[in-house]
Amino acid sequence: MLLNSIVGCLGDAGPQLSKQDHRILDALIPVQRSFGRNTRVFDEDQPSDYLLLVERGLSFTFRHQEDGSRQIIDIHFPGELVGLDELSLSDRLSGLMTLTETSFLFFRKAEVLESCAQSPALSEIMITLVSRGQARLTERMVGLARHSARQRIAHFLLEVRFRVGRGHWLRSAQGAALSSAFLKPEELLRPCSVLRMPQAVIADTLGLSSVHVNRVLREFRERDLICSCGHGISLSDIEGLKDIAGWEPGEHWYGGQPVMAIGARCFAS
Amino acid sequence: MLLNSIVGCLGDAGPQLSKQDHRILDALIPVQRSFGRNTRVFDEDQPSDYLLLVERGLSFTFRHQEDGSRQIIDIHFPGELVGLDELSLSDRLSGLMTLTETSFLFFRKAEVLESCAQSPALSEIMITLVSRGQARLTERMVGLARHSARQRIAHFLLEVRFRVGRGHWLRSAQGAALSSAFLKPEELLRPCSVLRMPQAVIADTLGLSSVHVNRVLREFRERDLICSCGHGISLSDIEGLKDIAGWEPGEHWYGGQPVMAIGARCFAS
DNA sequence: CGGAGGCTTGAACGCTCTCAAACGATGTGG
DNA sequence: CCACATCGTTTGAGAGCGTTCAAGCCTCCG
Repeated sequence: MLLNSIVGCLGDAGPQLSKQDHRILDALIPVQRSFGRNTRVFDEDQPSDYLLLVERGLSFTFRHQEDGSRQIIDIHFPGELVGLDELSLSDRLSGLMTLTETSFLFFRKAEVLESCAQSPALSEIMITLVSRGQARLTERMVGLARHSARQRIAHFLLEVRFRVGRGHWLRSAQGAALSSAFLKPEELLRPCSVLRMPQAVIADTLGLSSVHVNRVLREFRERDLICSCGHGISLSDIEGLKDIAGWEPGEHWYGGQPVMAIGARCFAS
Repeated sequence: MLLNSIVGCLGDAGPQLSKQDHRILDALIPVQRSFGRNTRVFDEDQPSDYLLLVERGLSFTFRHQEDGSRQIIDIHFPGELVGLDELSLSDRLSGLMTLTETSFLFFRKAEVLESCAQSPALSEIMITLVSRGQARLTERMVGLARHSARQRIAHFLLEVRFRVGRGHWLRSAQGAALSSAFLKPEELLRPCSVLRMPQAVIADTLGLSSVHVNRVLREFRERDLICSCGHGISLSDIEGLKDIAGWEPGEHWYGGQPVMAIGARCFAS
């Protein structure tokens, strides 16, 4: 299971895994747990013992500020790993909350590290994953520091569409993982998918107020960049959004694989 | 040399290294190179083949935006590693530039990864370092998204003081690494050290304009939180600055070691 | 059908930016 | 040793973007 996720994240870019590596990974037995929507999975400052793999559903990690506001650090899509940044810390840095009904596979951090210690290839993969997470965070940081609300929102819409798309390799195994709440099944693979997500979540992710997010979305709608279907958002002018976001597709690669997009650039998750 | 840095970064928190591990590390022969002040070491999008250890001097990684502005991603102090976030990428994500005269030890990424593959303990250390870097970036991101200019600047001043302090373990071996330009030698260990750094650098690090940085610094000066000695800044009311920054000292630990501070929290680098 | 939560919109405030100009320190060449 | 050039700092004025507060509306769900 962990293996599937790694394969999904790295594509053909990672090192070759031997049969022995596969055996080591198979020995990692996760616990599966599901949570209803808008449910707290972890609070901040709890002990951090597990690495989570998202099986289906959407969730996000967040941090509360002293003034009561909330900063969402990242949104997690099926097939992605949660908790890599806390791999070496004994306490959680961030809370984890679900948006939709979500099921995770819980891997013991200690066991994962133990497995890595047994195999250079697995170590390399783990280093790659963590290091790539850092690259993604860097993009996000630059975006927050230097982009206007319009740019951030345009980019966010494109990014979500991209990451949802990356999750599709999971679909055959997992069913329509996202469709339940965020994507209509028939739209899942169409270029202009429909996205449903509270505007407050977008605001907390981008460091904006939900009022302003709303205003910018209205402007996008008036300029026919997006259109709304009920409370959902559908992207109608992808190129126009890319112009606004300053999107530079596929400028960075690793081992020939096109990659994850955050900030102005793209990276694998 | 790499070993020294790791020891400095992790304190007693890391795994025990065997003699074999030490031999592996000793086999890593770095190339030493020095650069004058305000010199480009790397540009963005160049091939990324090396991991750098700062021997002495100050430098920073940055990214240029389409509009010509510059975002500084991190400032590097003696004893810190540069390039961990690019460990798994073939091209550099950010440029590297010196502030003062700086000397680095260049380690080949491929060789470092190779060494890790030979030793579980080294792998664990590398994962720890990268993972901790991510934690620090997260803090920085939250700060940029949710803190006012005043908070960011107060925090920046405290953070620099803290990180300079952490560099002191290098001093006996390396001499007064920082004193040449940023700290007067006699102030190096005093609680209120003097910092010299162009305001434009502070601005580009915090996502502000240098004009506004100047204004806030003036306000701090008028409130006797800091005082200036020529172009240098000296912190005169640490507690006052902590109040403004929302500094929560030592809330997070790893293996019993007090750690690095960015954002409202503290982490080892 | 009623309530609750999220979305929408308006108005006013304030933080930070941009532009612009003067000042000061530092270093260089005559 | 002085004159000058250069770069960073300082300060003011004005504009813009995003926020807060507040109210009304729409949708979905029980």
